[in-house]
Amino acid sequence: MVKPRANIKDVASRAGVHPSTVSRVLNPATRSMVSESLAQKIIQISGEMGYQRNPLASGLRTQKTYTVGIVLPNISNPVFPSIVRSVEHTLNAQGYTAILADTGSNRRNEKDVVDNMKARQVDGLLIAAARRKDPIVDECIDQGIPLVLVNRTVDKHNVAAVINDDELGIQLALEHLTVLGHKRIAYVGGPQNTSTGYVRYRTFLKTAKKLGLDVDRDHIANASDYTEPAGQAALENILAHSKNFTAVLTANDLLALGCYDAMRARKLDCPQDISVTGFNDMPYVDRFAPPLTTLHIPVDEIGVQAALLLLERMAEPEAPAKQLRLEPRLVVRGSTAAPKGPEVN
Amino acid sequence: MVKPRANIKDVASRAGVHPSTVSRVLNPATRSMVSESLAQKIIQISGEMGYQRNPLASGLRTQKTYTVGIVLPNISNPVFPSIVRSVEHTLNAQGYTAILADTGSNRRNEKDVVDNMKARQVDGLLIAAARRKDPIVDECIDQGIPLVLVNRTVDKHNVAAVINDDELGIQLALEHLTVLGHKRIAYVGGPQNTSTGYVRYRTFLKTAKKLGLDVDRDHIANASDYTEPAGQAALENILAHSKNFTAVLTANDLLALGCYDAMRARKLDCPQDISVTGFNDMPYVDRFAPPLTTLHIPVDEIGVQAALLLLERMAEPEAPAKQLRLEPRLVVRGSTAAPKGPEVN
DNA sequence: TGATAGTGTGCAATCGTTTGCAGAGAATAC
DNA sequence: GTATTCTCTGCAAACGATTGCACACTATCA
Repeated sequence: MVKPRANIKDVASRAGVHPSTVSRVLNPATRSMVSESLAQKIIQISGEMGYQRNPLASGLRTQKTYTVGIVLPNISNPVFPSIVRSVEHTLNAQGYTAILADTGSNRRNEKDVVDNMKARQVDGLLIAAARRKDPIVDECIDQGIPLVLVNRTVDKHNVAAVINDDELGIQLALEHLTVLGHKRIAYVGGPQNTSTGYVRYRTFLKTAKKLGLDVDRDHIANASDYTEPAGQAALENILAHSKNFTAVLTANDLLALGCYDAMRARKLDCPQDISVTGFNDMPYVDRFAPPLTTLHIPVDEIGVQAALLLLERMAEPEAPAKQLRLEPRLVVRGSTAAPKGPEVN
Repeated sequence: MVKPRANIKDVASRAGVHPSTVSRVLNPATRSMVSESLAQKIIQISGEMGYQRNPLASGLRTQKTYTVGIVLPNISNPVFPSIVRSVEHTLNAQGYTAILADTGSNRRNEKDVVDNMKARQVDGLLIAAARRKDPIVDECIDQGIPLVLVNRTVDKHNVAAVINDDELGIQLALEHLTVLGHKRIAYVGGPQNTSTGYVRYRTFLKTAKKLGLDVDRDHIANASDYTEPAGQAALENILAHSKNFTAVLTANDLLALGCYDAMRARKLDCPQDISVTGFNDMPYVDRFAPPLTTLHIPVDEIGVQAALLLLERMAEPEAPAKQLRLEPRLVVRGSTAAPKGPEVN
């Protein structure tokens, strides 16, 4: 019933050497300190005994745990699993193990979760749940914990992050709609305390202006959260005031789905009555009724790059923080079409 | 740049006591050994200093890390995130932290991942990637590591698990189709080395027989994997031999989606030409074209129960292994309809 | 008053590794 | 042949917590 794993002392005594010698052999950095023949012998024996270093003991001594924390706002948002997977694989390949926490977008929880990870002496942190002003992020930076933000960033500019080019994305979507002939376009945005929510909203306003569209404040609603119910509520809000628009641009696929729901409730057809665009191209939106026109983001790439960036920062914590901004790509599907009515032909 | 977290010695010296006393106060089990007044003082001071126990040191000494490993075959399968979330929340509430690994259904990888978790001395393991004969599971049991299987189980019966009542699910689906009037029903199953794939397949055969359907071997294909491409390939395989069926029952939503694809490629309409049923009711299948008729499984409940069961096993590793079998519920949506053609009216 | 039991705290070893330092021995230089 | 340098390995002290044991002190009883 017991399971006494072989430890370094066992290997040492079997090899007739001191544990420190075994330690040196098994550690690439100190490997050269011991004679080749002895090293071979020790490696042989340690292999036979199935020795594996005890990460707890090792971490206690070296302050390096080969563990990183991944903090997600909500793992049920379908963009995250793919990101998590590529992060995890990339880190694994370098010997790191991931601790996962889903905060449920709850601030208190988030603090606890990060504190726990710190207590466990993670070597680095990957946060996908950042707010524009985020005391937790600040604290990590103060304490010098290697940190990479994913998907969302903070207002401060000196934080490493892998994000999307949100401006480009919104521009592409808006141009697409105007090219189709839409003139009166509504906007359903995300929470303004997130960088994505904020930037996408600002960019919508700016680009609409540049394209000469007149933006009606009644046609704009920022949802409190990136969820379907919040998206539905936002569009219902808009529809309650006015139906004088032919398309709605949303800041996120889940919000777009919420718009589908709001429209269905009012028996409005998409795209016949109103075109809808999303953001993220999360899995399966191509199968929806109608298939969602949206901005594709390279989730695997995001994960890999974020992991690599974190590895970089863990290696050189003092290096200046890089930000990677990946380009989204417009994917046109069935949820957008030319507006019907007088202005069409 | 350094971040010297207060340790137990710091607290002790500030309180003018020995570290062991602090340890006893902070440990519920030994709390009563020290006088109430002193205990209060120590708690006060430790709070002021923001002391947090170092889990590495503590774990090294006690062999308890308050860490559990979660092993997934593929986190991109949309049923898993919800399960992971509820597992994580439930364990968190009891002070446990989850380390996550996605094996990509790769056996070699799986072994490494589990070995790594063992080396990190997880207190328990939650495996959603089990095969019917699984040496890794066997090994864990031999070594006495508390273990709970999720979703899939192994052929051996003495392993703790939280699974679905697969038999009931398949029966419900098949009855639904026959009630609609289908007589010739195809089956697209999952990998036979998984308990779900095997049981669902056997149950399909058994139930079809009981219902008096004649089962044509040409109308049955078990996919190599629970993925859309595998499902598509399976149905294409069947269609290549015969089109003489009006419905296809699948062992999994992703396989069902693959069937949608195969049908689209052949310009067959669902449900007009062929009805399709899935299994899992993963997120968003209600939004597909057509919305998928499938078996709903209580993912949150599965996660919570699995976590609780694991907590139980960690508390009493020697107790007999319980198996929980949760009931799926048929959700009828747009992918099933009465068969058209002569037998209808 | 003295033996006895009970209560609360400190001591020191331990968990498994790592690493600065010391020293044995071999190799090189003079 | 001795001094000097190198190369290799061992020693022992950490890392931060836990815990069996010992012991000082107080309370109880005869």
